[in-house]
Amino acid sequence: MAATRMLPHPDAHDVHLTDVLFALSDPARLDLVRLIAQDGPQTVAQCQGLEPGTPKSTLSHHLKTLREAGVVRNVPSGRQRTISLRRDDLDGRFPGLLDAVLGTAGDADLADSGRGQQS
Amino acid sequence: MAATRMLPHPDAHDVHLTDVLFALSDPARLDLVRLIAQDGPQTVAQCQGLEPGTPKSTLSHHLKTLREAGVVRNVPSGRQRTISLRRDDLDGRFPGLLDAVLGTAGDADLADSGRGQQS
DNA sequence: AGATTAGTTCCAAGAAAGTCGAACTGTGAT
DNA sequence: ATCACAGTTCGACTTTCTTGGAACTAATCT
Repeated sequence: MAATRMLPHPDAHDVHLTDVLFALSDPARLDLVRLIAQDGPQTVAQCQGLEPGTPKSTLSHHLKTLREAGVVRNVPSGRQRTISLRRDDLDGRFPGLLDAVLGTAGDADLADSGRGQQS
Repeated sequence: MAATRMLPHPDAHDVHLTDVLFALSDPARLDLVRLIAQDGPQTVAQCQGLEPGTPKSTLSHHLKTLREAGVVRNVPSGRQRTISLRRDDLDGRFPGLLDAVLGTAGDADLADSGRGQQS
């Protein structure tokens, strides 16, 4: 069984919006996507750098969620893996979505644009 | 105690991207948002029409999630309530996000744009 | 071959969400 | 006042997610 190597990825047209939104709705995963979007493909070890204390299994789980949702591609390269953003696929299927999500600075702030109106 | 009337809404600058994404990541809630975006403000009873069998409490729960995330506004009008999309607030905070999400037909398909390529 | 490294998978426990009936509250009509 | 109506809230149950340790697998290095 030489198989744990190549992980399954959903075909582009099988990527569901709700799954993508869910995958991106977790702060840790959103940060991962931001990292990959900015700095390009990363190894898992490099992803670790985002939140140093996180156990490997937890990180791997988040990457799995992103991969199964079709957000990220996970490809073996040497004895490590390269995590890359499936930007073309996502843009093709949900135009503008990724840009809108990534366009937001860090979620926390970017406020201060003035008004503090409420209902 | 005259209070269960006016429900709490997050202030525009207190709306978090991850909460919005999460709120939209559920098929039922996404359908609700699509309905309101297309047909304008709706009463809860009108929202019921989307999935007729759904109990009131379940629908109310979804509306609560959307409201607390800042996606929807829930305002009493007579003895019913008007559910409306907080489009301005969302566009202000996450430009392009709502359009990208709503731009997608029905999630299920809209594929067929050709290629069936995979990794 | 054996040891190291890079990650995934397995499993269990705790936390959070979804679902829905029943009770509750405010509003309008009789 | 009383009754019906439109929705929300409460409480219990079930399911799914998250988290992290331990075991596992594949690839490289010596």
